[in-house]
Amino acid sequence: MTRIDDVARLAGVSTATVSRALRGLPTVSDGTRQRVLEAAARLGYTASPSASRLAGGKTRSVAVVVPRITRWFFSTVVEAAEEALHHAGYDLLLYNLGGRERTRQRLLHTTNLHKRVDALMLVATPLQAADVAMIGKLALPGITVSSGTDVPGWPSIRIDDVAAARTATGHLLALGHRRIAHICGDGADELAVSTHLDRRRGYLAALADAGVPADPRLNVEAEFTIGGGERAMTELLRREPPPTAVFAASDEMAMGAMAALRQAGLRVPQDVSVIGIDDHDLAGVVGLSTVAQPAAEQGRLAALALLRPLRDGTGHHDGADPVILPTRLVVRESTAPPPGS
Amino acid sequence: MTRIDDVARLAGVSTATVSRALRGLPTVSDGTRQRVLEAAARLGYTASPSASRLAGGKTRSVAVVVPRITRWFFSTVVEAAEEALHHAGYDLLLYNLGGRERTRQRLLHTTNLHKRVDALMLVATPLQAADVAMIGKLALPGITVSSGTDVPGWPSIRIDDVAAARTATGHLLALGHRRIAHICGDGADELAVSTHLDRRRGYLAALADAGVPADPRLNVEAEFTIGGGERAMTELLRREPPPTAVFAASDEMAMGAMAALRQAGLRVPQDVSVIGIDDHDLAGVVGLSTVAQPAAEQGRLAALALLRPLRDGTGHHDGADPVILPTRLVVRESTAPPPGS
DNA sequence: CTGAAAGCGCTTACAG
DNA sequence: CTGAAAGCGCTTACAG
Repeated sequence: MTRIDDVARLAGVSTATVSRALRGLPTVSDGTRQRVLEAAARLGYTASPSASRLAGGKTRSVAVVVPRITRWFFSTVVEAAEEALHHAGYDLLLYNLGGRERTRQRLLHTTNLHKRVDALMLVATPLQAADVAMIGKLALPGITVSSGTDVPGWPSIRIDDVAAARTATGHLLALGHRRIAHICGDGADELAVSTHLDRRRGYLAALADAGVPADPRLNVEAEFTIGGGERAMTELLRREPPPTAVFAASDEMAMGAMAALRQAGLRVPQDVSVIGIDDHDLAGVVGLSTVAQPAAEQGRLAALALLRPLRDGTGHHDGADPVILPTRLVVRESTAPPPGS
Repeated sequence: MTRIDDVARLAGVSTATVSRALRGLPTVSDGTRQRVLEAAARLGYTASPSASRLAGGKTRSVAVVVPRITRWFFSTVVEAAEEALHHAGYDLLLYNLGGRERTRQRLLHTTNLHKRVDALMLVATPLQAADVAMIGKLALPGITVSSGTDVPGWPSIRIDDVAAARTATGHLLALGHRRIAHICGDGADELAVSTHLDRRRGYLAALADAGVPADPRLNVEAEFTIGGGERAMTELLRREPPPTAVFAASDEMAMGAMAALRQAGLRVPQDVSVIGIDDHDLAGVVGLSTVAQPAAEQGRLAALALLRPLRDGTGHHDGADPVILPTRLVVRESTAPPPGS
């Protein structure tokens, strides 16, 4: 295990100079830097992260917290963030809450986190007041991605969930639907954050704009999963009269709804139209109409925003307004005018 | 930032004793341990990871390397591994190769990795001879998940890809199909490892067993993605006569094939049967028959196998045989007898 | 531009 | 069972 002393000896300089040269600090002459770089290369030397971290006080690591890495939105955000983080020389510690309430508490309440990472990226992570207070005490820079809990002083990246839901519902209205159901994210689902509230708000606003009265019996809560969408749709088919169209709060829920419809012997879109939000990789495969959101872009921008204060040394953000990325209606084959129109 | 000295002072013992008590070493009297734990709790103290790592020589971190976290299999493996790793108190550093050849080289060739983590989990990571040699020099314990490159001395967890492919193909043969195409993983695709070769081998073996001659024109290579399956199916529809059934090497490819068939105006399974491997979350939604493999179980077992030598201090494995997990045929609605039978 | 020395906050032999 | 002291391998003022 070659250490900094070995490089110093070979280059004929002090360890301090090796340290400076290797990190690209400006206060090293060109000739010296050359010799140090050559010596380091010859010995295959890289500084020990543990030692650098202890001495330097920076971990060059970022914690990324997601509800479930297996869902389309979260894995896409993480993939984009990972690339930006590693490109900048930062390690990415992954925390997958996995629906386990205990994990979240352990994560945020551990006094450990602030000795372990330089910054925190919370993706759709539900926070209670106590959590937010705890995060404040960590005194770490951070960013939140996706609607939901805000942390005072942290920037956030997201879409406009109300507008996206409005677009989806508006599309169904424009096709002539009047009995439009909504499969809403479950507030009891700790992974849902407040996204589901915003999307329901958009749904209700679109109905109101069109002068269509909202039927509360067409509003069903479900988990943000395929199974959740499936169960919700089964439930909705018991309503009298049943809806002619369904707006699901995510593509995964929408696909679950499509599965339930097929099992019930109903055709999409001839009998029932379905639309979601996301533009999941598989939306094209099942012909699902949706409102696309840029997941990778949210992950990339979040990582870059997080890195900025770390690199310029201020260590904190300038408290900018939330960045709102655009969404876009994608019409495929799951939406059509209502039967008999 | 409370340090170990603060705890020592409050508890009235030396820092060495605090260190021992907090880590649960046996050589501490019950009374002393009590006082130390209380002092630490009162001060909200946790040891600084950087300092522990430097002094102790262990990082309590594991690197998990996947080709693409956005794919079903990999995100499922990572989710299960994350839970096991964090449960044991280990950090998980995520490396997503993302199809970038440079990343893989940087990852493995960096002399950094062995100062950064205690162990390595390679999930379907393609390795060339030079990579394997480099890993040998890292002298880290590790494990490989999913078929593909083996590392000498490392255990591996996987399914029997040949058998799984045989099962899938056998199902189509039993239904009466004789013109069975295979959408094969692309060898040029660096993410494919050798999984695709094993699956093709199983396909060919099943045909041979049934006395059905293999038509090389029904064997198309594609990326392990939805788009890859889509393009391959489009290609296959140009064959004369076209296949009556398709075995795709993954569910994502199979779903891509289903999309291409729908776009070509063909019905599944009435015109063409489709089967995959995986049992992707969405396989049920699209009614895809498949050979299920236990992805989460592979991730969980891999993490546990990795932790074992780290905890008992030997730091290396006993070179056990590969663990082969069972697969299972799941028949849904995408497979049926050939047209006109 | 460069070096000597202190210090980062722990863990680990070594004694007792 | 416990402590004093050295040491892990860097970085950072401080001098020059």
